[in-house]
Amino acid sequence: MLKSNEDRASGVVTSGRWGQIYDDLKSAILAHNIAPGTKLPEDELGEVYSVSRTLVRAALQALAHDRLVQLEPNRGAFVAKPTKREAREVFEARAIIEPKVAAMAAAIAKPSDVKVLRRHLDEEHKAIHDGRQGDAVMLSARFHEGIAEIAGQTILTEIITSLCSRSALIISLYSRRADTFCESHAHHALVDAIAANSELDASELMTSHLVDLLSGIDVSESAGPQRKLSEILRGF
Amino acid sequence: MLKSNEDRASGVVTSGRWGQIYDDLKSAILAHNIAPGTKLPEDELGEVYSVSRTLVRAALQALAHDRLVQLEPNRGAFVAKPTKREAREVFEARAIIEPKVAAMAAAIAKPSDVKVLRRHLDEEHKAIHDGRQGDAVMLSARFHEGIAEIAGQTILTEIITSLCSRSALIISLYSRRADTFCESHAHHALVDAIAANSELDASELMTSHLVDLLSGIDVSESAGPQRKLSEILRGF
DNA sequence: CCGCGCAAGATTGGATTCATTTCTTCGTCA
DNA sequence: TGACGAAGAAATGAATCCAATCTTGCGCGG
Repeated sequence: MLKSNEDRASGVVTSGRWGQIYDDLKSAILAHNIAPGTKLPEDELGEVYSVSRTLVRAALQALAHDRLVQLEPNRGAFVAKPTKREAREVFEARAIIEPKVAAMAAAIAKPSDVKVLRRHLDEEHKAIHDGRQGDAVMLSARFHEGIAEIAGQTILTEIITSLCSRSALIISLYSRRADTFCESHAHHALVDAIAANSELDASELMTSHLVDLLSGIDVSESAGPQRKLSEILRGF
Repeated sequence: MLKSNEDRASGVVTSGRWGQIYDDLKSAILAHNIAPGTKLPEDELGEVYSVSRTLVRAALQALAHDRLVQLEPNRGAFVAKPTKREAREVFEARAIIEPKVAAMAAAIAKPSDVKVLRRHLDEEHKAIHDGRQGDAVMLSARFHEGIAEIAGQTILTEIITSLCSRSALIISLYSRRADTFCESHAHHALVDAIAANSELDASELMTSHLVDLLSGIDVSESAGPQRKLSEILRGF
């Protein structure tokens, strides 16, 4: 299992030791080891990690803030099930933000930065080759984060990290193609553009890459999963 | 005091009744009623709101995730003091995101949407006229949120809301001009562009508006406030 | 007089306990 | 037989309690 690096990126997890539970749950969710909609009972998690519900609740609250779990009052925590609208909006947001960030990164990327990216790419390729889809999704996300880091934008990095996390959930829910994450040649082209310091290419490649990702998602507006049954069955 | 509308925007505060504490503290921080760096002791807040520290801790954790308070292990919670780098990055992020969102809003704005914006503007103007600076800052933020809402982008709205919150903190720390928030004519021009459905104007006006805001902030890299005293005084 | 060390107080971190709500199951009645 | 309802079980919401850490102030020694 890949270790999460969220604590480094977010900086929020500074206090207490619920950060471990947070990271662990997050990894499990992003790697698709826990299906969306799954209930996350506090007792059970406390048992698993040998801690009281207090820490579990803290971790769940943090995950809820990341929109990776949904807290329902008096009912508990569930792995989030993004609606199709949310799915579309996540990628629209990324399409607005990431091309600009990629351009910034391309503008100031040093050879050492490019090296780091290529190392990411290798790991990603290996994960795909080994059939570890969960790791592949997470590494893909980390690749996008890496670009934002090169751009020197910690805040935008956090935003992109969050959007990538939600993207992982979305892919696990709505992916049509099994290879939604296998488009590593797009990543390769991006690295080349960044290495060549060509802002325009980086921007456009990122845009088309995101469009391509979205095209692998079924976002047709078929009777949102969020509609209550009582609403749907009103006509009977 | 203006009532916060964060619960509506975020949707995270669905469970428990710590949302009230969260909203209240957030309003106080954004309205500059609590200075950055102020310690927020759990006991004291629990006393104020007549709840146990449990709920206070939950609220503080949520605020920490918003980067409005900083949690230091075994030391407690403090109102966040954004560094100048953070300040710059917040506005750089806004400069990347908001012009595009403004263009989207302009593309699809209906007259009713424009009406809502103008009502916002009136309130903002009144607050400025009455000298209620805190309310003015919050209303200014809500104006920006309103544009994102018109664009129909809930996720980008959340992101912008968060960035505006942090901007409020930044302004209270680094504002040079007392009128950093008084540039309501910029908001007026933006509304006009949106009303005219001219995407380009909206985008450019938003960009220049943000540049103007940033110009009112002192972001010179003078010995960052984050440098440890031991580091600064090493030479003695 | 100043600096160092130690102890008491205060504050946070986390677990436990109690209260409230919801879910499940079983029984009754139509 | 199926539906309604109540009682018990289980899970969450919140307060309280205990442990660990930090801060503060006093005393001691240099």
